[in-house]
Amino acid sequence: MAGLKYSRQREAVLTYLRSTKSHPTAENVYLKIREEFPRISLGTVYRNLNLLAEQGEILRLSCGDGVEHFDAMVEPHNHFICRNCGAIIDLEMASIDSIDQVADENFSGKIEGHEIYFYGICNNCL
Amino acid sequence: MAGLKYSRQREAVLTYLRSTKSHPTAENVYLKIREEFPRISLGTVYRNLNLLAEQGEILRLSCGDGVEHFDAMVEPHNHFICRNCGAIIDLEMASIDSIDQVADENFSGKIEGHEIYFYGICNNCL
DNA sequence: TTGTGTGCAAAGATTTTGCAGAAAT
DNA sequence: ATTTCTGCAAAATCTTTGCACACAA
Repeated sequence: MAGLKYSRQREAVLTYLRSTKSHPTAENVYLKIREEFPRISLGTVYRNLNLLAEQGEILRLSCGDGVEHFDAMVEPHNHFICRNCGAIIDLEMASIDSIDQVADENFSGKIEGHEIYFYGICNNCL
Repeated sequence: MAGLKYSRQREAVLTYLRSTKSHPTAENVYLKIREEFPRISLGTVYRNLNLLAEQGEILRLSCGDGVEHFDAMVEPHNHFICRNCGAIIDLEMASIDSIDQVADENFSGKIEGHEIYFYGICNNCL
């Protein structure tokens, strides 16, 4: 029941996710890592993505296209999803953490954070 | 290529969704509707949920538990998701549509709307 | 009558898991 | 030596779809 052990595959997954802003799916990660580790399995990719998410090294995004996306940018930020092409784009915007307080006003539970998805048409599709 | 035809099954799905605040999954809907229509199939439930969502009669929620949830409350509102029990709860809070403008400031695409998920621990689990 | 909807079953897509061997500590 | 990790394949989930018949307009 000790901790994690190093693995090259896990490092490769994290390195790839940190190198891109494209919010890849498990399949995307698999195809990319396979360039360096041709024998890696999709199961290993899933296991490592889940481990990294548990460790807080990456975020899991559920944006409504039926597939999970992953993001190594763990600092608070928001996402835009293009209704036309499905692209997920990081938004650079003023922090609006105060909405947690606003939400708390008429709520009896404990609000710890939030996730915002903006929808519309991206620059490419316009 | 005409329009939709009436179906009792579809009406039952919509009626049920409008009667609850529990944000059911397709499986939940299926089990409920089966009380009245014992021979309804899960495929029919999915088809009707998809039709109703296309018509804008219901919303589809992807909250990160790997299953789609559905909500007949189509007026703009936000959701809270309990990290402990997974409950999805409607939040009654001041509208913050202005965040669309804030997001637009440094973004080149067109922002048409947003979806916010608050996370934390619900009253029941506290 | 003509098209749409349904039940059923099979298929598709995504993610998880059991196992034996490989790698890390 | 011991525990964790991996590849592989099978299984588990969730959702969609083809088809023949039923129902609505």
